[in-house]
Amino acid sequence: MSDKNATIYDIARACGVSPATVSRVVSNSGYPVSERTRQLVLQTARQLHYTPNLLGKSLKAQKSRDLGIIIPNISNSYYSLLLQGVYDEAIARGYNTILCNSYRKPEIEEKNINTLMAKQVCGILLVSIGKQTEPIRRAMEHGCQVILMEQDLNIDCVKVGFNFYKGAYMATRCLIEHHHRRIGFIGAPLDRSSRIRMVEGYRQALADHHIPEIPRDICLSETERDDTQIYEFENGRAAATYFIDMEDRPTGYVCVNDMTALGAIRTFQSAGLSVPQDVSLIGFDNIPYSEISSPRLTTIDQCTYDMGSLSTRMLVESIEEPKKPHSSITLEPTLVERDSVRTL
Amino acid sequence: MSDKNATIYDIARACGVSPATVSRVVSNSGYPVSERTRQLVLQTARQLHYTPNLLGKSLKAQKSRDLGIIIPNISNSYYSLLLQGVYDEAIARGYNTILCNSYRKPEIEEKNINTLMAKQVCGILLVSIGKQTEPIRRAMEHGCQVILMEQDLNIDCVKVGFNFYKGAYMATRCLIEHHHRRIGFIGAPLDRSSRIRMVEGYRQALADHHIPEIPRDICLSETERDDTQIYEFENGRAAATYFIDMEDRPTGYVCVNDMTALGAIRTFQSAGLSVPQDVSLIGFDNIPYSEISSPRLTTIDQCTYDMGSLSTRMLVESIEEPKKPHSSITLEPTLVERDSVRTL
DNA sequence: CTGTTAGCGCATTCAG
DNA sequence: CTGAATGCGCTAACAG
Repeated sequence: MSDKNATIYDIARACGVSPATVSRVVSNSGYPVSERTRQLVLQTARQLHYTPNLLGKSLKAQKSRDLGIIIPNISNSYYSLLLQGVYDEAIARGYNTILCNSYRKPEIEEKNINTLMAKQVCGILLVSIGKQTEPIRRAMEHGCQVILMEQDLNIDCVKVGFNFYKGAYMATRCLIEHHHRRIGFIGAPLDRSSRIRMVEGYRQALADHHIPEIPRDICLSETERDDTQIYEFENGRAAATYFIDMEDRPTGYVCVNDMTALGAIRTFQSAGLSVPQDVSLIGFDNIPYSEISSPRLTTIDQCTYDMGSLSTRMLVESIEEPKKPHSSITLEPTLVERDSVRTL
Repeated sequence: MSDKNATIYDIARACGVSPATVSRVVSNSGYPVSERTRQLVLQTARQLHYTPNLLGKSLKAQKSRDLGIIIPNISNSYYSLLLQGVYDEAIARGYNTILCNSYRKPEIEEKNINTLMAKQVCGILLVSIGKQTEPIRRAMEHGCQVILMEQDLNIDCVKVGFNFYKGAYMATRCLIEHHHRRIGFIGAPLDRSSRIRMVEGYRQALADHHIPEIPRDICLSETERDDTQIYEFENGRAAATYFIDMEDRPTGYVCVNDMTALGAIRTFQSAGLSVPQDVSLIGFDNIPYSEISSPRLTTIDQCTYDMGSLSTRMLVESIEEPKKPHSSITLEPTLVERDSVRTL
């Protein structure tokens, strides 16, 4: 067999027609070609196992059908669910996906953007962990559509956000409505807009219900080592240990995400405290695991998959209709009540 | 700013040199260029925010630095861990990754292969769910390196396998050594080599220890709906329900994967059976979650991440040294003893 | 050391 | 309806 891929020239030669004609047929251009030649070309193409070279095609067209997606880390199940949403929607609309992990490092995020630009992607979905807006701005100037997901940034582009403030507010209020009056917050470093907003929501809920805020009830892990689920779990463990040592500890806890909540729960349980009998916890994300843990986790749903598919739909639309103004959107949280919160 | 990306021609014009010179500098070709011009070109490139167009580059070179990876479904945490291994290793070696999900459909798997070929990837990592070898063969004929991961197929190419037979054997033997004499198997449809081998390993372990095989102790879920972790969990639930209804049920169970084991455990627990007091279970995969479940799951480690990175290393090596013969490898299982198996 | 040229595979003008 | 010619951005001969 041919060692190399067949090109339109090979087909043209085999059929005794011009490359132009072959191109018109195989690319489904709609350009008129006699039915006879069309069939001949199609058949020869099949015989030669012709696969169009997308590089040539994209180079000529000055654009590709590739979408880039930049996330912190794929092994985090939250992001893998987000990616699934992105991927499914992209495929459904005829686009391919090029994955980039930023590993939570702004330098790598910037490098990722450059790589994607070099590959001439027509759009980028970005969960940014930096504050840099320059690379994004440049990408947009070069005609690349960018959609910011999850994390907000001071730049004028389409954003698909999530109301973290309200989510944390709802979580806190949930505990309050179950008559908790001493509520802890188990969080992570406040290095991203989402987390800052969450603490604000927590505090506002407390204030609105005339519950005094106690600084030592907020426990933020100091460092973030890796991004696997296990580290978040460990953060939860550490926080629970902190609270277990506290004489008069809170009865309820709002956690920054589900894995952290699960780590805390397991640690409380190991210390002989029953959940939700002795302590109540509420998570954030609604990852698949939260439904199968024991107790099943009460949490805030972030419709992660939908966020991925919606972002992709919006990205594709803004690629295909660049002139039309495209507005941003903020997804709203839903409380998912399961078994980790008890009424006092 | 320029609406379009700057090219080497733009830089050449700005510097008053030829495009060839610019190319030689920016591509780090090692071709001699006077230090003066080199600096000038570099500086101008930076000013113009030059990003090389990889399409042109790859088209010219007749090859890219892209690797394709085809897996059933990214939202399965097993595959997302595998992908992380692949991705990390690829990046470390200067390759980009194009992700494809086959959604467990052979037709889509074939389409994925074609898409990757069209994008001129230089190698493909494939977790195949079909039996078709034709598309793979064609890819290889066109000079694309293919590495088969996890699932075996009747085709001559480099393979990175896992000893599923021995894994299941070890799992079964583990229960036997804990004095279990009635051992069930909780599985999935036998549509893939890995699963067939697992049942074989289970049966052989029984035979080797003179334990009679009881057909009704093998419970395979009939259909496979989706591939999210939750469905595997549900399969485990269904199997547990089946065994709970059985008068004289097995005391120990070998499960086809960890999520299935977790579903079964949860269901046994709901029925008032304690794990491992009343029933023992052993999983397969060693996904992160198996370490944090309660009880912590005894399981067979599949070194999933390493399988991803090793496969990628082998792929890159066979791309960079095509003449050298490259041999396949089979990874061996390790038993991870935790808390879900009790000695009778 | 530098420049000119050609061609990778494709789609698209413009002639016929 | 069909074909010849051009250029997308880049690199690799080949000349100078």
